[in-house]
Amino acid sequence: MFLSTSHNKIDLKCRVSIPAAYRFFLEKSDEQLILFKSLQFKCLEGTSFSRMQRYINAIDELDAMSDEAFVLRMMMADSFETKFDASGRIVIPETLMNFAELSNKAVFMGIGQSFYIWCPTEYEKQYKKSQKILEEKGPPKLILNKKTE
Amino acid sequence: MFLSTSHNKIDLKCRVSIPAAYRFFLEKSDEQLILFKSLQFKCLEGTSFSRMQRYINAIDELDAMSDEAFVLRMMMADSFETKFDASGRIVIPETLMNFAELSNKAVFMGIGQSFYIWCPTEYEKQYKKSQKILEEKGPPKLILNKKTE
DNA sequence: TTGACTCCCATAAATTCCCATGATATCCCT
DNA sequence: AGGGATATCATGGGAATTTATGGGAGTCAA
Repeated sequence: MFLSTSHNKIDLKCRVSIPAAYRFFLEKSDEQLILFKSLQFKCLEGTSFSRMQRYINAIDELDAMSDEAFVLRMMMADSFETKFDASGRIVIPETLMNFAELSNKAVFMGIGQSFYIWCPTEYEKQYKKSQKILEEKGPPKLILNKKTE
Repeated sequence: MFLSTSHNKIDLKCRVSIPAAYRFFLEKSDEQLILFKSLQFKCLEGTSFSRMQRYINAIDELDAMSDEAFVLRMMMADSFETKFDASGRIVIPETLMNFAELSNKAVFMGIGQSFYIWCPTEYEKQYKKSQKILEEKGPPKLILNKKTE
């Protein structure tokens, strides 16, 4: 699982250390790391290769001309297979740096099956937003034992 | 898998470098690269030989006299088996250059099981279109229902 | 012999690999 | 529990390799 948050530095070669805990999770399950543009936020998302594979397979099952297939194909085009160097860093591709407006700091935010990479200001913004929603609406009702149809 | 996007140059001999990541994927699985005219867009599509084989088999499943079978057979006729030179380039056949209106730049766009080759202007157009769909309709339901099996 | 295509070599830029360091956390022994 | 030794993590920088690309020599066919 990808959990917890950490603030790491991006150097001039666009390298960042992947938090050790995330790395262990990937290495243990012998998975490649895929980075892509989030479809919902101005941030990057990281996940395992096999999880990404599910979306790839889904493309074949959709009508090739549908809007959904269109968006999914674009998502693949904006995805990168990355691998760590000996000290656990990856290089963030330039297009992804630009998309998430990253420069020299990255906030890693684990959300279970995947994690986000934010630029610090955007992260702050989203964090505050979530706090505000929590205050106004109270904690969300969770159904933990949902049956998987 | 074919992922990520890259902009490569086409030289006077119609040679282009296949992005290294694509090459590795093909070499690792010991596959030939097949190039053909996209049935949906004004671009070329590249895929592995074994995936092309699946298209061929699909034809047999169709009514041999149907329009669909007819179109698919035509597609086969416009398909080329290509191989890289020592530095990872292929030569794009003239008919394919013309079809996709390629001249001196090619945009490689990985979409999972295959990849597209666009001329830059057409690529821009398609990319913007996908952004627009995403804005208007939001992410595909598939993405939102992240089942955590 | 001319044109088209393939193979081979050259190179600049980008990328990856490798080693070094400081900071922090962990262990271990008394 | 103290405190030093040891591992681990995040980070920096330079060397070595790879990638993308250009150009030329050799080859084959008409």
